Amino acid sequence: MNNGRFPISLHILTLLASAEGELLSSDYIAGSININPVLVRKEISNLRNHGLIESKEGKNGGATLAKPAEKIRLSDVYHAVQQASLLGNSKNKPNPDCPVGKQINQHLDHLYREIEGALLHKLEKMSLADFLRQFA
Amino acid sequence: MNNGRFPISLHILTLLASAEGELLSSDYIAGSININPVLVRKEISNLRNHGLIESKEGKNGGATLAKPAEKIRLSDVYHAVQQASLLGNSKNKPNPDCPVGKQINQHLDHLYREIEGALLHKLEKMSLADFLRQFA
DNA sequence: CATTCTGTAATCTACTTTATTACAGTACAA
DNA sequence: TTGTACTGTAATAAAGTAGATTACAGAATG
Repeated sequence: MNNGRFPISLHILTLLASAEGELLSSDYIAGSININPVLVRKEISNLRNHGLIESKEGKNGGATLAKPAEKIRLSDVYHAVQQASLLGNSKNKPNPDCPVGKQINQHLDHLYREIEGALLHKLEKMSLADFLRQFA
Repeated sequence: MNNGRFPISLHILTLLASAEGELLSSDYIAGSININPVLVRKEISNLRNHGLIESKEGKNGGATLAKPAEKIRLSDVYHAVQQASLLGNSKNKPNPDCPVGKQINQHLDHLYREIEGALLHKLEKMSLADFLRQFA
């Protein structure tokens, strides 16, 4: 499932937002989150692919926001990170001979989409700038 | 994290609701979900502890709903099953010397609670009977 | 051209989930 | 009253996943 990635990505973005255009190195970021720098670079790579971050290689390189923190919604972060469904993929293949088993995945999917919609609605309303503003 | 349990529990409850008071055995249920019967019995045990299911031991034993499907909300299922936070527990201990790291878990927790609230709002409005009704 | 970074792959370790095995206890029915 | 069909639960094994680590090529800078 891998949803420890949402807090990691949000932590990275929060640091970048608080650094105001400065380039931060993966080592520095990893030191704040307290995880391995390679993981940070992987997340940065992902966030870059989603257009939220820019990064620069080489000496004095690092990462910075690709756009102002006001323009980054937490739903963008969610989309960048989310792989599996919210309440759990039943990767089970239910019994197709059972009238319930045969249909349940379809109805679960529908339920998940509805719930995810509600969640996204919340996340769309909060920007990275809003999130950062909470920090004293 | 363990959130494959939500679909399993909902599957169990849906089967019981469709069986209309009949006692279903863990083997039968496991056959529909296509998982191990012991897992089913564990989930049944959990759902029973949460007052959603009753079960009877011995020959011709099995499980049945503890109350009408109209009275079981999907939020009840969620509560019975949910252990960890929705968008991922950063079990990381962020660097307390970093102004962002020091506070981020607190703000993440707040965010999670808000989001979970939105999700529960959706789930409260749907009963097990509503869910079952979707099946043709 | 040495240094300091990123980017990325490969591997290892730890953890978590699920399956399996085992068996005691309970209810029913012949 | 005894065999059978169940539940309940613990213990262990196997499979899967996340995260850490190592390694190294390549880029930018001074």
